[in-house]
Amino acid sequence: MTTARRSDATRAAILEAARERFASDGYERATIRAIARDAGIDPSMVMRYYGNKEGLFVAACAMDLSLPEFGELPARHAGTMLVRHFVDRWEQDERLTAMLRVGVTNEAGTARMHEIFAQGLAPLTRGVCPVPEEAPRRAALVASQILGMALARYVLRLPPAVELTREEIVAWLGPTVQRYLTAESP
Amino acid sequence: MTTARRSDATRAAILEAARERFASDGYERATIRAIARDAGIDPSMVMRYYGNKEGLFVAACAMDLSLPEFGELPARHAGTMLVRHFVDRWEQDERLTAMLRVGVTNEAGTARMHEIFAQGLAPLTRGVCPVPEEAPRRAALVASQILGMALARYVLRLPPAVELTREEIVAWLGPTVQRYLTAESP
DNA sequence: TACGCTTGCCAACAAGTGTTGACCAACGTG
DNA sequence: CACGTTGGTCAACACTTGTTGGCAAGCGTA
Repeated sequence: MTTARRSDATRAAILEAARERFASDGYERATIRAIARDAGIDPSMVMRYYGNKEGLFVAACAMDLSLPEFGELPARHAGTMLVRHFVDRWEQDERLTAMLRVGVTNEAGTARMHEIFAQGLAPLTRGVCPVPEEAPRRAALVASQILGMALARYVLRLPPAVELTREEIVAWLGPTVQRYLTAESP
Repeated sequence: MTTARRSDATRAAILEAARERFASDGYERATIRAIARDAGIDPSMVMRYYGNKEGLFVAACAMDLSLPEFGELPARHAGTMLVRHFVDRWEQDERLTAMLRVGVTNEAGTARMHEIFAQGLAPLTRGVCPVPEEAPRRAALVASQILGMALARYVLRLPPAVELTREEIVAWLGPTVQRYLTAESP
C-alpha cells in the first residue's frame, strides 16, 4: 500500500482531464498541453508523474477487467444482462469511450482493446455458450454488436442512436447477444 | 466533361496512397509527407492538386452513395442481402475502412459518416420496415451491427473476428439485421 | 523559334508537438 | 533553525506538421 502524497490531488486532476480529452479527441489530438491546461498545472508535471504520453494514457485507462459473474445466473438471460451491464458502464465511465477512440488510431490502444477482449469478455462467454471451442468466435460476435452500438451512439453520435433509451437498447440488443451466445451455429 | 490532363496519373497515385494511409493510420497520423512519399512525388503537389489536407481526404473518400435497390426484392431476405453487400464492399474498397478510422477522430470524417448514414442507409430501410417513422431508429440498429463488425474485423482486428469467413458473417449477422428491419418493436 | 501553361522539385515558414533541465517555494524532519 | 525532499513553474530544445512561394524543365501552340 502506497502512502498518501501531497500531490495526489494534482495527479487525480491530471488523470481526469486526460480521460476527458482522450475520450473526446482521441490519442493524437489530445495534447499534453491541453490536458495540463484543463488540470490547471504545467505540462512538465504530466511528464514527471507519468513518464510520457503513452504512460499517461495507460494510467488514465487502467481498470480492472472484472465483469459480473454470469456463471451462476440463468443462461437464458445472459444476453440482456450483458447488454444492460455494458450500457450502464458506458454511460458513467469515460474510460470506455476513451479506449474505443484511442483503440482505433493508436497501437497501444488497440493492444489494450485486445487485452480487454481476451481477458474480460472471452472467458465470460466460455461459461455460457454450448461448445467451448466456439467461445472466442461467439465473443467476437458479441463484441461486434456492443462495440458497434457504442461507436454509433457515443463516438459517431448518429442521431437516432443517441435518441434510443437505455431500455430500448437492452430490448433490441439483448436477444441478439443472447443468440450469439447460445443459439446453435448456423 | 473535363479533358484529360498530363498529371492524371500523378493525381491518381496521390489518391490511392492517401486512401491507404487514411485507412491504416487514421487522419492525424496519415501525414501529407508520407502520402507524397508513397506516391513518389513532392508534398507540395498534394497541396496544389487538392488544396489542403481535408480536401485530399474528401477527394480520396468520394463515392456515390447508391446502394442496390432492395425495394423490389423479397423483404424477408433483406437482412442477409444487406450484410453480404456490405461485407463484399468492405473487403475490396479501402475507402470504407478509411472513412471509419477517420470518422472516429476527425470532424469532417464524422460528418461524412452522418451523411452516408442519412442518405445511404436510412432511406433504404424506409422501404422495408413496417412503420415508416421507425425507419431511422431501425437504420441506426442496423448500422450499429454492421459498423461494429467492421470495427472488430478491419480496424481492431480482433483475431476471432478476422478468422470468420464471409459466409459465417452473413449467416450470423443476416438474421440480426433482418430482425432490426422487420421484427415488431419490442 | 518563341511564348505560355503545366508539372514538378526545393527550401523555407510558422505553428504546434513531446520532452527536458534549471530554478524557485513550501514542507517536514533532524 | 538548517536541510533534504517534494510540488510546481519557466524557458527552451529538437522535431514534425501543414502550407507557401520561387524556380527550373517540359510540353503544345503560334
